[in-house]
Amino acid sequence: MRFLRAHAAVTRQLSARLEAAHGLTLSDFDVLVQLYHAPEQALRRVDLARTVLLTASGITRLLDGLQRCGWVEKKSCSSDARVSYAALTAAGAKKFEEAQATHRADIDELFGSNFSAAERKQLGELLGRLPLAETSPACTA
Amino acid sequence: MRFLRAHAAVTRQLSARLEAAHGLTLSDFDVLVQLYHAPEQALRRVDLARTVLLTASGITRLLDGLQRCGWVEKKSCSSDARVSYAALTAAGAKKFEEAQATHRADIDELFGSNFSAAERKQLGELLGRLPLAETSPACTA
DNA sequence: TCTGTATACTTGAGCTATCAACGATCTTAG
DNA sequence: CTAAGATCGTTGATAGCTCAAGTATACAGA
Repeated sequence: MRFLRAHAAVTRQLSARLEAAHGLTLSDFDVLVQLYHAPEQALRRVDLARTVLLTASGITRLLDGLQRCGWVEKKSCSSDARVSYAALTAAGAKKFEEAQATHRADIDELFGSNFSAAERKQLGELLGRLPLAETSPACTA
Repeated sequence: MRFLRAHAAVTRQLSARLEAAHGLTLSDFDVLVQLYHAPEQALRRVDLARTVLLTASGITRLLDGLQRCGWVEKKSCSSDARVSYAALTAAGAKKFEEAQATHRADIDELFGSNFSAAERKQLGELLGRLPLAETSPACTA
């Protein structure tokens, strides 16, 4: 119960602020994070889906939006015509850096004020132990 | 990050099973929990919205479904014509008891196998400290 | 009493994500 | 080489929720 409540409250907060400040969804931001830290700042759409825990179709539509904004572009793969990469543009990288700053602050405000460093660590460790994508549809392998 | 990932994975799991076994959403279940334990097994729609962290309109639509299934019925308030109560029917209470059994098992499987009792307690305590509905739209008071 | 404001709930439009079904491409076995 | 099967991605239909706006009721003050 607490887990669900906590999530509902936290995501509502964070996504509202992210939305207000930068016009981004939490999912949008999540995708930008992944791309930003990926080699070449590009990822296959399937892999992206797996890591942000969305469906393939979810990714398609989410990227549609980011592409329209010019933050991400689609690149094809020379060795496999099925795959296409989502690559961060310069504008996208810049956008992410801006958003990251305020988002971090939002997170600090929410978590930092309620937990000590040790507690944050503990919380992270515990949550990390959950069976993540084990049987999620994103991981049918 | 871990928090968001953990939530996505956990809710996906739990709601899939709840859906498969009983045709219930996690939110549906959440509402049934609240009603089941409420005095008279009835609650005002507004209060229900507040406790399950949904909007008023969300509750209206969710209850529509539960009412169609005959698990909840609408009751008016004699002292204030604006309010209506959502009241659990006998069928609804039965449905909840059935669902609760398997849902508990699902939760135990997910959490019990990854955490000791002490860790579960610790996790609950930490999550409970988050600023819940503080500024959520459900709590404009 | 009448007027303004707050509260309870519903409805219409829109968003995000899902599932199911599809076309396209790669891979492997015969 | 071809047929079978897997994988990548998109699209149509749909679910669940939100916000904004609207209706109805309650209540407090001039």
